[in-house]
Amino acid sequence: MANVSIRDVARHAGVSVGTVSNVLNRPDAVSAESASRVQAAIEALGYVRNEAARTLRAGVSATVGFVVLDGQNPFFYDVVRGAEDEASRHGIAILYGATDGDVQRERTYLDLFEEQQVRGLLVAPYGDVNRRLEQLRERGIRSVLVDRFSGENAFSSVSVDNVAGGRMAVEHLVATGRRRVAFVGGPFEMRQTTDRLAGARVAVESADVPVEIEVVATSAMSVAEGVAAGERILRRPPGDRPDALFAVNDLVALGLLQSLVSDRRVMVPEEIAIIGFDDISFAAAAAVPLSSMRQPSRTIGTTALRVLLEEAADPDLVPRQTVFQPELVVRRSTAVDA
Amino acid sequence: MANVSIRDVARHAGVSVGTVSNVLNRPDAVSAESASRVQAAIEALGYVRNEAARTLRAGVSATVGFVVLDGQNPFFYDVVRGAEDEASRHGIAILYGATDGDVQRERTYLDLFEEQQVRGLLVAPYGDVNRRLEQLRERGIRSVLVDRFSGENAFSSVSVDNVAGGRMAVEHLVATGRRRVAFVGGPFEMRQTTDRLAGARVAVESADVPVEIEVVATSAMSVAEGVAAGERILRRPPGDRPDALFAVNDLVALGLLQSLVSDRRVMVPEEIAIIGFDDISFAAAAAVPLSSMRQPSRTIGTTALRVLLEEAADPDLVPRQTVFQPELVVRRSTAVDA
DNA sequence: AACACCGCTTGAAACGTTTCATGTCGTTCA
DNA sequence: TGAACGACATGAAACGTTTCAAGCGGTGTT
Repeated sequence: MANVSIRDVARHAGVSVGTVSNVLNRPDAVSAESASRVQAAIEALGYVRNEAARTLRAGVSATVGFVVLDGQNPFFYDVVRGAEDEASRHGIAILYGATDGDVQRERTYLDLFEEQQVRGLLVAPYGDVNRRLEQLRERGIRSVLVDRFSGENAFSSVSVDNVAGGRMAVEHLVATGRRRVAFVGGPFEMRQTTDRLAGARVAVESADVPVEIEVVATSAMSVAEGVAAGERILRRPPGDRPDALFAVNDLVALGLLQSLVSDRRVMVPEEIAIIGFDDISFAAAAAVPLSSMRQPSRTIGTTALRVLLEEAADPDLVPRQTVFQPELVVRRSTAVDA
Repeated sequence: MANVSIRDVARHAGVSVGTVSNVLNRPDAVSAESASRVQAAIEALGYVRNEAARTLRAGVSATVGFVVLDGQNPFFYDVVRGAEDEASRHGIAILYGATDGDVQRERTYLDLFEEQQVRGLLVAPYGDVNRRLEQLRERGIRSVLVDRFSGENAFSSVSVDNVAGGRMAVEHLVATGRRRVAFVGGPFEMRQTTDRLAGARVAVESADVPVEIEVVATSAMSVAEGVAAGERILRRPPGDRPDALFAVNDLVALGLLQSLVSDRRVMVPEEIAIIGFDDISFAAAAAVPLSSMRQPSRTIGTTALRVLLEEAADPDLVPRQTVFQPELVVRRSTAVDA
């Protein structure tokens, strides 16, 4: 229960509090003699820095808030993990909040984090939080959007080129002989959905051969929705089914896969090929290992945090959009000869 | 950039700072008249409480640290989510740190969280952190162990009865006709592993029929290790293989499943049944839906947080161990007639 | 010899909150 | 009428840190 302050350390070392603070924060402004005495005192007393006082004085804390839309998607765990890596390199802790699409919850977290004087926010948004984020910026709290391109250049963002990803996915399907593609995903309010579909359409239109594309809409990006979509497709007569499915993300793709292969109703990839998006670790672990468009998830996290810290340090920096290219990972679910 | 303080609010409302503070913290000690004037001023100025100052004054912050061992396991996301639910009910934010088995990292987070004056710690530990946690308790920071029973009654803990879970899993396998069971898991330094195996042994010994049990050790609880273990089993001649696998958790089980069913080498469950532990959402979504021992993961999270807050509020409370019972969830991977 | 400068130390002020002893009314009761 | 009390309001003190103007020797320059 011993709460040791900088003052106690100073007394024990026979120096002033200013000197102790300098040892901690600007070691070169202090003599070696003082430094070692202070260090010894710190050891002896078990001094631990009080971040609250430091924050109060500085007006900003050593924390960053991370508001995650979809706490069920392993993709975001990797992003968070990447952010953590970079954060701990700077002695910064992460305040974590999963909203699972609950707009009220999203607001609650933003309020909470503002009170905590966070240095900035990483936001993988669901609802339209732009207004609130703008308000926060006026009050000195910067935000970086994660996994969502910020069109209006209002905020920095770190994301992947979803249009290119959609194009590459469908190009791959076409190159492996598929001619009837279905895009499975939703909701269409989400930019990820529309961008990936737009890319798919580009691939279809620029193909050398005639390719059909249809849309099978889901109301969420979840395994359950994938299963439901799969059942709907299976209800159609075999001749009327697509020969390839491009899912908006891996959760949906895994759901599709499960419904197609269960009871051996459809051979994957022989009859229907499936490709997903994100390349979460479970994609490789599926019964039929899943082809996917890999996002550099961890890098997205580290980059987002780095951008955020840079902007927090220099408020004059203009927002910048960082866009990574996705990478095609081919596995059994789209194997050409299987 | 307007940083509005309680003082500004007081001036604007024509009252003292003490009154403003009272409006915020003990509304009944203040006249309706003052209260409404203060509320109006808060609205007008856009006042946001400064948690740092509050923390400095109180000596403890409105945050709780959550140190998670295995950031790859979806099980923990649910636990975290449960903790979040309870936390936001109390206006508390969660500082999140995934260590992925890195002991150094575990230490770093504990240091960071101590500096943040967290109200307490939820710890799903890997290394032997007991000493450090004891030190923290002496300094007034309580910890609650999550997913790990604290034998020595040194700390409170919230976990599941792993022995019972192991027993129930193997009883189920025996009841569905299996006679050669392999326990697949590790490392054996982890209590989860040894407890679940111990339960499995109990089931074997108390069975009415002769049942064999063997151990296939893995070096981690990951999908990759599950795949590797599966390959090892497949290398044995068919007559020398177990007819049922009890995996230490679902990640390992999914790995086993993948290696067994890929290329149609083994029929699951006809030739070999598989059961996992945790019942993560991907268990149901596997190609052969996976039977599993369900943990009440979200409840574990909310309970752990509640226990932690109670202990933080009353330092005299003695540690208590909360143990939930796991629940058998039967799916195709152990179906009796398939 | 006078001066400027450098390296280092010092201690007070300030950050925004909560708490608490003190004060000021107005009401009730004897 | 005076005393006692209750309901609020007040403002200073304290929490632990960082910063910064000021000070102090000692060294180098002119």
